[in-house]
Amino acid sequence: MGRGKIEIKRIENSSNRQVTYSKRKNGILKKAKEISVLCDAQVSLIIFGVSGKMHEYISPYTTLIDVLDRYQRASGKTLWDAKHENLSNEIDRLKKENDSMQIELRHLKGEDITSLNYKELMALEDALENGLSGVREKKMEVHRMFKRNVRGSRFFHWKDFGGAK
Amino acid sequence: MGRGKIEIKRIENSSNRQVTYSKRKNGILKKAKEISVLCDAQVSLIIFGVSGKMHEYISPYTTLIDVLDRYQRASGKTLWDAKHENLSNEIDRLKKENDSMQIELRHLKGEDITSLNYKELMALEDALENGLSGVREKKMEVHRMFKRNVRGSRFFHWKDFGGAK
DNA sequence: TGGGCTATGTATAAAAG
DNA sequence: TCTTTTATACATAGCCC
Repeated sequence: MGRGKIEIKRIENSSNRQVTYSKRKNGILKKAKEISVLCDAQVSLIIFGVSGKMHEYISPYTTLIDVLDRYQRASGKTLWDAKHENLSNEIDRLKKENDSMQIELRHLKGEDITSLNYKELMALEDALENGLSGVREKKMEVHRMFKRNVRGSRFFHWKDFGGAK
Repeated sequence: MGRGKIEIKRIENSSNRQVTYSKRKNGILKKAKEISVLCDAQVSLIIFGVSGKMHEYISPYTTLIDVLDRYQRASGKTLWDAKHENLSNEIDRLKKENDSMQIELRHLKGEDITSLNYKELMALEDALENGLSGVREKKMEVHRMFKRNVRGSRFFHWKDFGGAK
């Protein structure tokens, strides 16, 4: 429609795409309102543009939840349970990740190392020595900076040293 | 449109309403497809007619659940019940816990310590020294055990030393 | 209920501001 | 980039089958 016919495939020019999106979004929202008023239809329309901004229309006197409940009954698909399962899986994954980090942290702090064998202890020792040398190096660097920058210099800030003032 | 303009209010004649519903339903479904193809939009359209029959359109490469997830994030409204909200909260909590452990682990390994101040570096050094002394003590203990228990003793197992055999 | 058929109103692509 | 304009394509109300 309009000045020229276009074929229905992705609009490559992104500013054209944006303009078309904006216009058609308004158009389809209007159509959604019209059909629900004219024909007593229950409509739920949710649109995300490429920018991520959302637009929605839900028929009057109803809610998205109502529509989704009907959707589940009409389609036989379960939205809640599927969602529930996804969340549970995510939680399991996070908990496992958490546990292993927890253990690693404890080991690095010298806790709960009774069950470790000699090889593992050596690897742990290496990791700690590495960390320690990194930290000491950084400490010395900060210390050198402290000495170079007397208090009052505009490059000196107590907060860099953890001081209160 | 068509042979005469109509105003946007409920069509009282039920057979006209039904015909108009059927036509406009097809129209809006087509529009939904078009905008998602033309503009890369993510669209979810669910329609119930008076008869109760459902029609839907979801953009390709996505699912209603994905759209609803985005809807919740974008609108701040929660669709799933309290149970799901609890699960979501749990996920948030675990993610935060995860993040802070991640950071702590990195620090203990001497990574990402540029932003730490002197006080924090000292605390880190202490923690590392503690861990190291714990690990070394344990190592020596294992070593003493190794010397006491010659190979072949029924109390000796190579696995305790990380050996392959 | 569903599919043609137009005449007509709308939506909108492209251009212009 | 956004709005406005305009010519054109599209959607559809009313009608018939």
